[in-house]
Amino acid sequence: MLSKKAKYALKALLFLGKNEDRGVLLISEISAEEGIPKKFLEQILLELKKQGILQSKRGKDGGYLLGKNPEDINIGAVLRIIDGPLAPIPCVSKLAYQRCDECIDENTCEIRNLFWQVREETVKILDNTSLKQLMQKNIL
Amino acid sequence: MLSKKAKYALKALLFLGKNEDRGVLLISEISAEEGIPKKFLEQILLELKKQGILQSKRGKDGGYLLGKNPEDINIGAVLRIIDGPLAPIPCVSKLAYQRCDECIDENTCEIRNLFWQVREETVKILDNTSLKQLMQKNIL
DNA sequence: ACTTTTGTCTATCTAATTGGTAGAGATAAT
DNA sequence: ATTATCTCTACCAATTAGATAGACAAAAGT
Repeated sequence: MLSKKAKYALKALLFLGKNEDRGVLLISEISAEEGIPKKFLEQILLELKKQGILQSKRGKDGGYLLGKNPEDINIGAVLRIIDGPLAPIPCVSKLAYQRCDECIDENTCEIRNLFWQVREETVKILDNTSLKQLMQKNIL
Repeated sequence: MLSKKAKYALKALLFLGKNEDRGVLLISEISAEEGIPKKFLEQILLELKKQGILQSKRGKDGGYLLGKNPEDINIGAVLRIIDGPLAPIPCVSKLAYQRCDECIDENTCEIRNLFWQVREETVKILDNTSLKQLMQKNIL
């Protein structure tokens, strides 16, 4: 399940992407325009900044802007920053793999083999979508 | 994310499926064999029974067994019973659709259009897998 | 009838997570 | 200095996850 936090993150990124020409944008503007609680959004943007997705300018006339080109911002990566692993179960995660402690043999675990497929398809979509592509998904 | 409850449900179903010839099985046997807390498993099995996935026999010599043939038990349906909707966000759910209250136009919502795809792929896998097929996923 | 063995039901509990708020601090422009 | 802004840390309430407890109901064997 996509958390509200992640949804807010994507909304903020989309807003920043669409207004890239305007330079830095205020947290309060993004918050107001996208209907995201301001203090909550602050935390989200800060996290994305720390991970290099965004850049910021402090003090008067400060604000946020994208940290790289929209085509270089990967949606899968963003979701991992905010919500953690994309895999539906840790034993099929590539970047955050964790063995199930009860598992005797992973290779014959039916549940693992099923969710492996799910993970593959999910990751295929999300890791192959850039912010730029996401922005274009509003065109029908 | 797959909950432990759902994982337990699938393990129990797999166990029941593999031992179908033995008639009813005790909750305590399933619990012990699969390492699932017994009282927690009781709740899970009861829920699956109420939804017609399992059958039970009360009293002495009682126990649980599959409610239909393994090929007729759908994994997507089981997961919906235990964990709720498969969709990563309510506005792309077919069976548990819920509009986002802030959404102006769903058709042009980039986030929705992205997760629509994710939902499609997930559902395609899970709704097209029967318990029988799942049981066979241990063969490499 | 009684006893034993089972599933059934409802209530409760704890810890973690989610979604959000508060407020002091740092920094930059004027 | 003052003001506008991001930064950081702490906190909090509600919900959910993951269980546990115990009384109750039914069926079998005696």
